[in-house]
Amino acid sequence: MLQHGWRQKSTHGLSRTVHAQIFSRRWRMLNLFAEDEKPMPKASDTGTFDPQDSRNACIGPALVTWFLGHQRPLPWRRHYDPYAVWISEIMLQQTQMSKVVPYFERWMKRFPNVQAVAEAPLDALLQAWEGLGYYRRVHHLKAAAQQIMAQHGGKLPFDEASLRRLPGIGPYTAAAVASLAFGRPVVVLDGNAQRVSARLLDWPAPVKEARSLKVLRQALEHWMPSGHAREFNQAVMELGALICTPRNPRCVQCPVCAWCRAYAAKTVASRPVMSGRPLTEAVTVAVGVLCDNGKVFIQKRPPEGLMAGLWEFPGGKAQKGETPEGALRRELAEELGVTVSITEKITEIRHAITRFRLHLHAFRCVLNPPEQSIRLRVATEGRWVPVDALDGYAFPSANRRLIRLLQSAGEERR
DNA sequence: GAGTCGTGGAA
DNA sequence: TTTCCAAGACT
Repeated sequence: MLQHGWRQKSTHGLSRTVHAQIFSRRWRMLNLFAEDEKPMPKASDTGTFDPQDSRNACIGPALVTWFLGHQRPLPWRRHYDPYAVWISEIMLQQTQMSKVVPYFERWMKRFPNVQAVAEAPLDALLQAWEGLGYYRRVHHLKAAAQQIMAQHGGKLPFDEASLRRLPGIGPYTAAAVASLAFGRPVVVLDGNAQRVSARLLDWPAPVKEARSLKVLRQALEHWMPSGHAREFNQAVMELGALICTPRNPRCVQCPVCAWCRAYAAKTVASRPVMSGRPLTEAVTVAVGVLCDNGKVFIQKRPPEGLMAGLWEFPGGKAQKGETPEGALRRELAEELGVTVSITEKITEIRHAITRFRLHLHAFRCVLNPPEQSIRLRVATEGRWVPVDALDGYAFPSANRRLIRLLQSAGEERR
């Protein structure tokens, strides 16, 4: 149960003396800096961050205090082991907490350290990742692990710049690992931090613009109590995930709503200002379950691009005016160099991926004539596999749904 | 700066 | 049913 931590406690978790030191020092620094600049305009007029605003003093300590009392118990929050923090942050990229936790537990059991990732076959890593999406993260993870073994003696580097050089670690993840695992005084600026800070400032411009990000970062840096980067950064993100949500934020439970400009201006619902999203597109796809002697044919996708390195059933998009059956025949001729007979419509599956809404038509089919050799055109590898053995390969989510159907149909037959 | 790259829960 | 979008990185 979430509560009003800051209202119930008469003092913060940090002492008032510490607060006074923190903020007097920060203000002095900002004042010194400001002497060379033009006078700071009022934030409400121009949409700039005003470090002199009295509301700033309370925000950081209130967030940290709230986090210490309301944080969710997560596996990597026990010891903040750098390897565990790294893995969790990669998994959490564009992926919700509830989905990540079970994957994280399984991953840590199977790959307990950097060396295990560096030495594992890519297929094993992809299988552990199946269903999480953004599979390029796995390729980067393995490359980064090998780099850490070679250049850092198997230990994560502790400074932002070194972390940033590792594949798959960008500005956010470098700051997250540096602050959460190593206590470095850097702010994270993920989607949560952008939303929370944009609301606290009632920021009127699109948050993704470079100009906005610069100001939001400046505000967060000002709010962060020195020596508490780990707690502050997680507090901002935890608040964004639990309270300051994109839709229907729970302002009555928010520990900083007293100092929130959007709340005061009743503009919370229209903050942050988001730029337009790309339009979605409907696509019809034909998928072939090519059967021969109790086995089915699967192929491995190229190491770059969509679903890189995952296995799949052959098939592809239907062109305009083309039936799913026609598309399947054409695709199998193009991808495998064979002609087939379609023996059965298995199912239809609707599935969304990136900006496409897929309508998959799955067919059972056989080679006709039977004696043909498959020549792969796009895939890097092809195999004939018993349906029950498909669990040993990493498939995209829609393919996996089809496999479950095949397996349950096979069981009924027995 | 704008596209690409997954998935599924929530409204 | 459709739309939104989550602890981003890379090109």
